Amino acid sequence: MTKIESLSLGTATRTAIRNAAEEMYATYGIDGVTTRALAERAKVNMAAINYHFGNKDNLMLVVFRDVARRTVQRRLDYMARIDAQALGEGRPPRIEEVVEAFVDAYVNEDSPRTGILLAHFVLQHRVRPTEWTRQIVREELDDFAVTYMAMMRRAASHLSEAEIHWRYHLMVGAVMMSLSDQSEDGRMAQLSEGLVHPEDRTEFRAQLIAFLVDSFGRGPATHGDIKD
Amino acid sequence: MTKIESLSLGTATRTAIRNAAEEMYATYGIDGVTTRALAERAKVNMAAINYHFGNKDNLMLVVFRDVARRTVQRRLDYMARIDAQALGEGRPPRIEEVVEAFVDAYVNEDSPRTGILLAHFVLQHRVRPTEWTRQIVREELDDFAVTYMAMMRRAASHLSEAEIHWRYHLMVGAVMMSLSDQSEDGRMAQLSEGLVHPEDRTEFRAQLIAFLVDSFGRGPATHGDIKD
DNA sequence: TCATGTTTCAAGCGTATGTTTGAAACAGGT
DNA sequence: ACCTGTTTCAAACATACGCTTGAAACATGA
Repeated sequence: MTKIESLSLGTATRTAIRNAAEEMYATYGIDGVTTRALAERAKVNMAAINYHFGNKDNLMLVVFRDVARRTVQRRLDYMARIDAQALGEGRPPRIEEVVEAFVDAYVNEDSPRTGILLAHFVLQHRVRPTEWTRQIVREELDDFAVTYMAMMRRAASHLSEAEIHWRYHLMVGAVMMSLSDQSEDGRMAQLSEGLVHPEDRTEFRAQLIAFLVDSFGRGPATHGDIKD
Repeated sequence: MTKIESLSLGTATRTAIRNAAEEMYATYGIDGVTTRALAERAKVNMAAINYHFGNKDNLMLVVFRDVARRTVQRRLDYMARIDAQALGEGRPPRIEEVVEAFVDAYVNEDSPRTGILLAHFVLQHRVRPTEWTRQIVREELDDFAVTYMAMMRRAASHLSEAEIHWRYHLMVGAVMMSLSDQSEDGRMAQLSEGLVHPEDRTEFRAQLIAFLVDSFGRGPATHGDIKD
């Protein structure tokens, strides 16, 4: 392959490895993917993985850093749109809008794998933080969290800054855990005995947003808020 | 050791292993504990672990089944008290009470390790479900979930059964994730730059309950609240 | 004293897994 | 034709880990 390709998109083998890695991480979990199985799935020799990515941890780093970047970028775009509109109407952003900005990156149709992948990453970081997970959190996620909380603060002005912190982190927890139980044979689907369909993305989105909007409270009764 | 001891509490070695296992699971995560390290911490020979528990998975099963049982029992007791009181006053249970019944087992002072342990278990089951995690969920947790949702339904009568399912599962997610970030050097503590103190159990309890109560909504304006 | 169950001890077994190696083939650009 | 970077291939290496083994010591109750 030419130098240009190898610097921009990488060679065909390299992308084959990355794609297979994304698929397998989403399916089997991060720890559930061995070098050998990955090589087989990507129809690539094991040595190629180390040739391109050095080692396993670095492959995870590259894959999940990309997932994190895509997600954050998408959220920031959404937030910019909200901000522009709110500014135009001379009002603060609405809680519902801010919540949607957080959730949209997971539940939209174009990138169905992004949500489950980021959920796996966050859960992995919680269960077993390592250097590469810390690096992604530090370099890709922390800044966004601060920015996001600032906007939520404007939307939920009845909450103190400390409360915003608590609720943001609780929100992240709820969202990440729910993303890891989206399948038809997941826990919620089984317990509800068919009443609930986590795999229905429209319902998922609606229920998730309803929960989160409520969770930030409506503030004092003077608000005359819109809910539901 | 006598037969009685080995059947009831187990021998000293057996309990030493269990205690060390609980400590280490809470500290290093479930996957982060090797047989060798555990034997060293318990000041016990490796062979003793297999002698008493058969294999590693079975040790995890025994330890976490006990954690699950303790937690569920505590919640059921709490719920019984609520129910008696509400019945005496001729009213349905309050959302706040029902939420407290769920949370209390984690944030009280007597068993500071229970919360983090159950959180580790649930996260482990999500990241990497195995036979022993499934067994605990099936035999110790599923029944409780149904019972609990039934009570929550009575408290939050403005929500449909499907909505109760969604919000219960989202609640579990939020609680479990928050429990895994309780330390002073956790993510929330760092991001807030000292504003928030996750290790303060009183604050933790208050913020968690406030979030959860709000998350189940206030329903129609029957609670002396605004319209909607 | 004997029998039974418990525990230590150190060594080793089997296996899964991440990684490396070196030779060879391949492709594209100069 | 030559160079360089890419990829395959099969084998092996190193290591960590769960688990086993067999003998010996220990404890306790019958």
